[in-house]
Amino acid sequence: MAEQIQPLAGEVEAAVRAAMAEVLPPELAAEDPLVRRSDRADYQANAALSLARRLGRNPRELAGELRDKVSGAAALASVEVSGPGFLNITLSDAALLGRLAARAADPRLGVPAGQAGETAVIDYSAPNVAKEMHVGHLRSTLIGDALARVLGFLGAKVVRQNHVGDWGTQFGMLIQYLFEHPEAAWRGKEVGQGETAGAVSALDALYRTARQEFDADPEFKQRAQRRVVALQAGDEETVAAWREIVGESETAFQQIYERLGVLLTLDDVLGESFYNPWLQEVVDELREKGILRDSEGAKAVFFDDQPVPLLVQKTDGGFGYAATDLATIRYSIRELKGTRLVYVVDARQSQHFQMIFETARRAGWLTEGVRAVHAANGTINGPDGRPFKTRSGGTVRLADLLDDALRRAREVVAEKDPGLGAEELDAIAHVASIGAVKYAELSTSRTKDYSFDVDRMVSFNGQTGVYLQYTHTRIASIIRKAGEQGAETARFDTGLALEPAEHALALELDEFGAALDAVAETLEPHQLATYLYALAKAFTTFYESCPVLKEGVPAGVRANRLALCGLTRETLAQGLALLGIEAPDRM
RNA sequence: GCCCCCGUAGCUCAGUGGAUAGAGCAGGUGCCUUCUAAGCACUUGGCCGCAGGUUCGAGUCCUGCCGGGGGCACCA
Repeated sequence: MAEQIQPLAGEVEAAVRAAMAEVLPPELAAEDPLVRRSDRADYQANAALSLARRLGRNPRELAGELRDKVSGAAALASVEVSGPGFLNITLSDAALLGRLAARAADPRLGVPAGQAGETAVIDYSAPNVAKEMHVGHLRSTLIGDALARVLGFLGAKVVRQNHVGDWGTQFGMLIQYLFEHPEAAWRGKEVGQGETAGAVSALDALYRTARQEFDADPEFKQRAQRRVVALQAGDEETVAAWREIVGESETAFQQIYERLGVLLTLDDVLGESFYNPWLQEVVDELREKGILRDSEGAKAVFFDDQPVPLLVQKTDGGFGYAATDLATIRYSIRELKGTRLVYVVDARQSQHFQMIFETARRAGWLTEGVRAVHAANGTINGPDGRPFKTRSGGTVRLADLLDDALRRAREVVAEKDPGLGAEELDAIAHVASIGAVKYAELSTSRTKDYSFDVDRMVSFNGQTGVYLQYTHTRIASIIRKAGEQGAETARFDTGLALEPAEHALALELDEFGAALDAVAETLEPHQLATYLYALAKAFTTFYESCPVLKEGVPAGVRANRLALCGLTRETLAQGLALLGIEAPDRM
């Protein structure tokens, strides 16, 4: 049903390949034609330059021969030799329009399901129980979510994993403190929950108080350590308290996820405690396979290229996060049948993951058919270039950032459109503020460190989420008005000659699938963010120079322009949706 | 000391080995009785950290150096 529509770039490439097969000796005919977007034409093919060199021929002459063969291709309007031997290729309007008509008729916009057959296990967000989510959690959460959406759209089976930090010695401390201070208010129903998840706030504060006592009072420290043992032994009262704390935290995380419009649900939580029952088994399996070595009383895996071993079991017999991560990767492969494991985790963990992956390979879990990738994301820095801290030395709460963005958005919306009712104003401000935060996060490269600036993040001008949303509303407005005025039905007409702005927009529309493929390949959502901005720019240029509903536009041209509007709107909305950003009809 | 990442316009960032390195912000000049001005047009601003090398061609690949960040045994 869903038609597989090849982008015209593919057809250009095929045409050049065909020409190469005719012109070149067999051993060079299969080389990459090097087709790229160009600012001098729609595409340029650069192969002649390197090939001529290898043949000892003149590049322009070879390019000329290729041009003669390529020129016959139906989709091409012109092919010219330029500069030292580039082939400048321009698509015909008819071919573009035909392609767009096919895309418009397909609910998937003609994007092939290139990831069909893959099972992608995506590990992202991973907040810590009893602590607040802060801006540092934005990257993993939003990047992971965008990857989940894109890979899913491309046909992969996606398993989201939220590896929540819900286990460890700190819980002994916290639970013991709560038992000794039953008067401390921390539950959501006790402290009241506003937009900012009050319960976790209270828990976070409590955690710090408990930590202080832990550090200051050796007797409390002992009692806390006994409490850890009780928790691990499954003591009923202790486990009940732990469950309650975890539950309160997860509710708070869920509130943030819902506010952000992130796909994660409670079903996606596979926290550290989930893997607890298998840790011993994992260690036993590694030992049986001869991968573990005793080292200073601990059980460790050693590597030639790493200065330190991976500590799988501690001297005291306890398990650290290495054991948990090994249990996780084993589970993802054996039980979830993952073919692509994506860990969207801070870059500072990269050595750790190298060791985890290598250990998993030695254990025979990670085989040829499975790709494990640490999709490392850079650290969020402050204006001073160092890891971000507030003036008081703390981190910025995620909830506060979202409140801040929402407040600013309300001001802007109220100013732009004073006539709005309170409800609509709130709705638009919400969508704009979340869009701004998400686009700011997703429009830069995942790997690099990232400089945090609230003002820039919630900016509504320039290359921002709001610009894309605004473009969408402008299109929606045209289409709405077209309906009201009883204008022509949108229809692509392959017989029309396009204005430059129309041609450029059409070319951009045809590249949507390529942008998604790039995201799937590089695991970099900013490839899509950048594409969408280019698309919106192309539309705005069209909007400025090609009237749709105004007087004097011939009916056929109007129908064709309406079709361009329609496909742009759908592509923009779909692309934004894959970044987790809503596309409103009015703002 | 070893290892990883990063140095591109005043700031924040794009830039699959291809032509004259691009955006946004900030600065300057204009454009709203005309499909939403959250916009558009024009404009100022670059030894792509430095030095070698590979290549017909290097911001992009390799080596060295300089600068910044990070990681290096029982926290995660």
